[in-house]
Amino acid sequence: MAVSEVSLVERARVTADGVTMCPQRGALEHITSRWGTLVLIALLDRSYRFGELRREIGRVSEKMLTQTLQTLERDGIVHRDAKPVIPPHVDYSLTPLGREAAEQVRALATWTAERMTAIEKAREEYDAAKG
Amino acid sequence: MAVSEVSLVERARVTADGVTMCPQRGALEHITSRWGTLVLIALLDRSYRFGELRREIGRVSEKMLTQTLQTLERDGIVHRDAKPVIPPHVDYSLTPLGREAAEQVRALATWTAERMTAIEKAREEYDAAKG
DNA sequence: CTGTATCCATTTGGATACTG
DNA sequence: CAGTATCCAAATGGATACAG
Repeated sequence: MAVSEVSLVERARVTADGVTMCPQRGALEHITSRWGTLVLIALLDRSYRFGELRREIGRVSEKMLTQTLQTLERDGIVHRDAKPVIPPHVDYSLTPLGREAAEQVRALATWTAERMTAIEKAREEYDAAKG
Repeated sequence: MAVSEVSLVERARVTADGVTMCPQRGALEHITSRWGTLVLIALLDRSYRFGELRREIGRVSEKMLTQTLQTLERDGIVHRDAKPVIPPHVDYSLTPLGREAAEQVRALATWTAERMTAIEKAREEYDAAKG
């Protein structure tokens, strides 16, 4: 039995085009996605407005930030609070569920930062050995 | 200052085409990549040979598995042991560094599996509210 | 058996313009 | 301000064939 069916406890679904997919692979990928990780880490501090978050993360297009936030909102990770004023004012924050995820993501990011010296050393050795 | 410059302690580098990149974003993305997560979780159990790992993970092309393994090897996460026999026999395993990473990834995957009910409920509500 | 090389489909991502 | 829509470029991923 494959890893995706054991450790991730696959509950297979057959989609329209007959391809098998498991829903938690999706959720995990949303959380660990390129912008997902940065959004979660940012929101761990406080809530952010859309443009604010965009500046905070840096170099993310409106499109990608919108998409990331919508996906995480759909998964119940991020809470969206749109105030009915003009001009629009929308606050994004973590749900309790999201906070749990974000803390783990931050732990992984912190781990990576701490091990960066070792990782770069490994890369140099690999490249030197003409990898 | 942006998230990518705080929590991930950005140490900016300017690449050939003038784009700024930080090396740990790279490392983190290798670890949390689509196939990276599955490889790490599998290797947490025991070492695997190439084809064995491919069957274990399921539905991964040779190209992607090769690429994933090489990247993780370069980062010092995965150890590659090629025995000089014919036919070739190559074992992949986790380095001590890799084991640390893999355990965190597994924790995140386990968390996702445990919260899957809540996540799917959130998705249904979101979709029902015509998201 | 363990890869590499190539080609092609799909996906992702960004720039821009526009709406409520 | 907070998005949506569109178009296009680039990266990703898979299938296949082939090499050591």
